[in-house]
Amino acid sequence: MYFKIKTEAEKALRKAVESFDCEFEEEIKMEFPPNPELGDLASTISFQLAKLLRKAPNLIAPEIVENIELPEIFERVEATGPYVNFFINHDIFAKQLLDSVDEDYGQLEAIDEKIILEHTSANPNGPLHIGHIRNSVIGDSLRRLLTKAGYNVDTQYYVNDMGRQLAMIVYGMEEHGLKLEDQPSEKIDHKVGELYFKVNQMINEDESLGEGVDATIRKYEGGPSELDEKFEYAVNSCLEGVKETLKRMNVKHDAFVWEGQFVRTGIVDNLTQELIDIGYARQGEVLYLDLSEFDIPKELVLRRADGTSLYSTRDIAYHIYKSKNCDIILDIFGSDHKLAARQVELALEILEEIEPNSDKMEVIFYEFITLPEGSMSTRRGVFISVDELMDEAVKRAKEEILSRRSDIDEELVDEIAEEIGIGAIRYYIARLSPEKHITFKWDEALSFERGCASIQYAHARACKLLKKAQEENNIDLDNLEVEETWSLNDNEKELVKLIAKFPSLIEDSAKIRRVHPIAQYCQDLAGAFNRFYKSEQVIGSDVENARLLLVEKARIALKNSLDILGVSAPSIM
RNA sequence: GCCCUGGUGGUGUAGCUUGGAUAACACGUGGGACUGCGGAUCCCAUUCCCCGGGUUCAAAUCCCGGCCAGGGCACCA
Repeated sequence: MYFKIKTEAEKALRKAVESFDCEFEEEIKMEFPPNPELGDLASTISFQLAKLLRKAPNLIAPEIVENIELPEIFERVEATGPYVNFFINHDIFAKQLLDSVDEDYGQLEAIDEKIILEHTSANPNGPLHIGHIRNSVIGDSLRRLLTKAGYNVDTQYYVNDMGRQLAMIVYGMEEHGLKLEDQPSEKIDHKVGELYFKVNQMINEDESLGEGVDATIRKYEGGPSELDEKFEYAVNSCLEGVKETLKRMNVKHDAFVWEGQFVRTGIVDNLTQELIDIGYARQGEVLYLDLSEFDIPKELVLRRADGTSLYSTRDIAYHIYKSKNCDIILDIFGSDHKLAARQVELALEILEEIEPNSDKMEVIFYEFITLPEGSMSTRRGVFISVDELMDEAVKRAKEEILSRRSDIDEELVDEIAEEIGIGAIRYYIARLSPEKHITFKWDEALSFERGCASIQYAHARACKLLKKAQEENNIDLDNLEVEETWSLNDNEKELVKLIAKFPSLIEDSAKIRRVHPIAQYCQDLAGAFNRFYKSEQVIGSDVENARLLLVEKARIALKNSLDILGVSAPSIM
């Protein structure tokens, strides 16, 4: 609805400006006024015109107002200083809004662009920890946001099945008799992590063992051998656990892409050869890529001295593959990957897979989540796993529910606790912009006070009210006529405006590839709903239909915005 | 050392791309409301743009120089 209002205001402004003697071609700037007394939509067009007309902005604004033909959706337009403020005719606006919101609200028109979104891609050498989960939450929320914005999104998890870390695990199993089933944890990915930790300890104590790992890598890359199924077994075991964790977090991937295929199919060799042919790859002690002309003084090693492949080279191959299959490559990486990502992008340019300086490859970098005592490490066995985090979150949520209600049965309590616990985690991460460093603290991450739970609560309240109207008063929500007498009060206006904002919020957030504005929106919307709910009687009021519809549409907006964050909206809690 | 991020009330953040009205949200703290549709509610108070220059009619926002914190600069991923 805001799209429409904005366009109408812009059109009217442009027409008004036509009567002035100047050529005004720029995009008209619009913004939201700081408070309702200054209207619902404002334009700073006077500032833009000031230079052209050689006139003070606060003199231009009244002239525009005088010349403007006001569209019906506005009640009036005023000049306040240099600003041109539009006031919505809320009675008309609200009715149009209530008509336009359906279950699909917020879904924008399809855009003919395919995005391959890579996220999580954690090494399969142990369970996901709370550092990885920031990647998943950002990635999965973005998947939901971009889909809602009309893009065709394909999400992929890049599986590092060929790295040194995996080789260490296989080496430990093959040469030192370590077995997954001997590890103490219950869950399979945790067992993998424990085994990996042990191999690390062994190598720390006796560095000569590293030679065995090298041999394992050489053999695995050398061609089909009995090692293949060992690697597959290790990777699949870990992935099995990781997938369980992701599922519980409401994170969905369309595909798991194994890096090994890029080596086996010869793509890595081909691209390496091509880089040599073009002249960017040089042979020193090892084969490396010279990127100094791009202001990267550090050479990128393409192959180990023993001929085996490296992560960076395989990643270039993967990105070539992605590039061939989509319009936009979108990666979610930790900020420690900044240099590597830039190198991959340059390699793609050199290989003419993407245009120089194109924006086909986009990377969202996020800063780390650290523990108060320092950074996490699978290798050192220092981390908080996502499984632990979820268990604790759900446990706390359950206690919270039990302390408030004794009237619902255990099974339902567990179900709701799950929704609240997982929601709290996702919300805690999604609400922050990615470049913000987080020091993890249990109480902050799992706070139910005014966090995600209060948003879910607003939704549950709406559901309860609607249910009551339907069951006790036999009201059919689908056939309600808004009363002619309905004239909106401030709480209603605020709620209507927020609901109306949703589609343009999706468009804007999708454009900047950020999900945290959605989190803020959820909170604002819940707040507006709670204020409305507190001050206005719905059932039994003389504008009952209008208000019931408003509750229903607020409920949808709340549910759909939470959905973008991967947070479920319980109807009872 | 070089490069990349961040620095906004007591705390955690949004706003910075594209400069514009009284800097937004939540927590905390202190007061208060409500016997109605669920109190995980609502209202009021409280307190902020790291420092120094510059550009501009106008700077949290742009530019330069500092300071502090995190990350990167592997034949790891």
